[in-house]
Amino acid sequence: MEERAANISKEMTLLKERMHQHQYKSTPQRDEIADWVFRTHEHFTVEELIASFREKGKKVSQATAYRVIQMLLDLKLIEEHDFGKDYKFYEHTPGHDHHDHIVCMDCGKIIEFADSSLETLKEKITLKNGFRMKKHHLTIYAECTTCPPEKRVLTRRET
Amino acid sequence: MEERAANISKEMTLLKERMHQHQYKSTPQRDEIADWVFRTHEHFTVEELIASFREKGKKVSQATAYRVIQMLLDLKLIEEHDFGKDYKFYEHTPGHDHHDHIVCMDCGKIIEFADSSLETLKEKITLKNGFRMKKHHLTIYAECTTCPPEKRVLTRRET
DNA sequence: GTATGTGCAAAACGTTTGCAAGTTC
DNA sequence: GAACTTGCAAACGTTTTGCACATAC
Repeated sequence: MEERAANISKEMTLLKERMHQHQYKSTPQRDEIADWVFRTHEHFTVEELIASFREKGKKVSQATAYRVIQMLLDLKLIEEHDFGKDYKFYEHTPGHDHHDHIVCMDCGKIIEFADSSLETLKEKITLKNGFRMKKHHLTIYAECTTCPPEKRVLTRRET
Repeated sequence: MEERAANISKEMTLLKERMHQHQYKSTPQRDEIADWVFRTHEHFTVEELIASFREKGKKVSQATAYRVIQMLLDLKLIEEHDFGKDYKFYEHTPGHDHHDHIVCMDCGKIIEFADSSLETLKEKITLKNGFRMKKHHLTIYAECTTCPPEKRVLTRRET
């Protein structure tokens, strides 16, 4: 929607680098899907990705969509989330540090937060239990006290 | 396996009360599945539940197993977890306070922990963001520093 | 006796895969 | 041109459902 060409370029450059490192060939489908992913500042599902292309009149086969998502996961350019729905949510990682999520049980709104004391505590607890932490997902299911004055159902970040 | 009749009775009594409150009829299938669930002190899948009955020579149809699990969720006697596998894990709640999980990425071991400062912090963060917390799942994916000297793959609690 | 629960087999769901044709390097 | 990627349709594994029969209250 908005003009953010410079920013996208940086992410696309990163994509190219990592694809090359991991010996993935460059194809129009991969580029277009990755570009959409980097431009999308909400948590999205593969179904939404496919629908978005269909609306624009572009064709992406389901198989390719899922395969490119797998590639982006492998390249650590996106993260996968399970918010208790029957499908998975994804979000791109370049330019975004670790954060956790609050999911509104009424309107489905997803908000992100980062808290350093929380991260310290997670690390401490993991070590105390004899583990080395690799990744961690905290999801808080809640009700927004102001729900539903706003219609935005997927809200990711302010940018 | 062990004798814990007194304990089970208490949980089965709770089951009967809640089934009555919610107008669920009492059936042998429901009782037997609930009994198994209360006796199972690991995180289990529906597939494991069915297999366990099959091994004992008892028959539980898949449809009934899934339906009873839905009932137990409705009665808030079990909790559902997604640990990144393609099937869901369940655990019974009576007698167990809220806790979070550490999943070993090497051996699959699942351990539980409870930390009051963590709970306080979650609550504080949720409020600060304008939400009322309903439920919350923190899962830490890690490697056990002592993995794998022990063979236990599913370890839930010490009882 | 009526509403509800069960079991079977079939459907549904999101996701993955085999394969022939097309593309990249 | 050898290896990889695509698209289709079919397969997948888990979970749900339609329906006829059985059971609970």
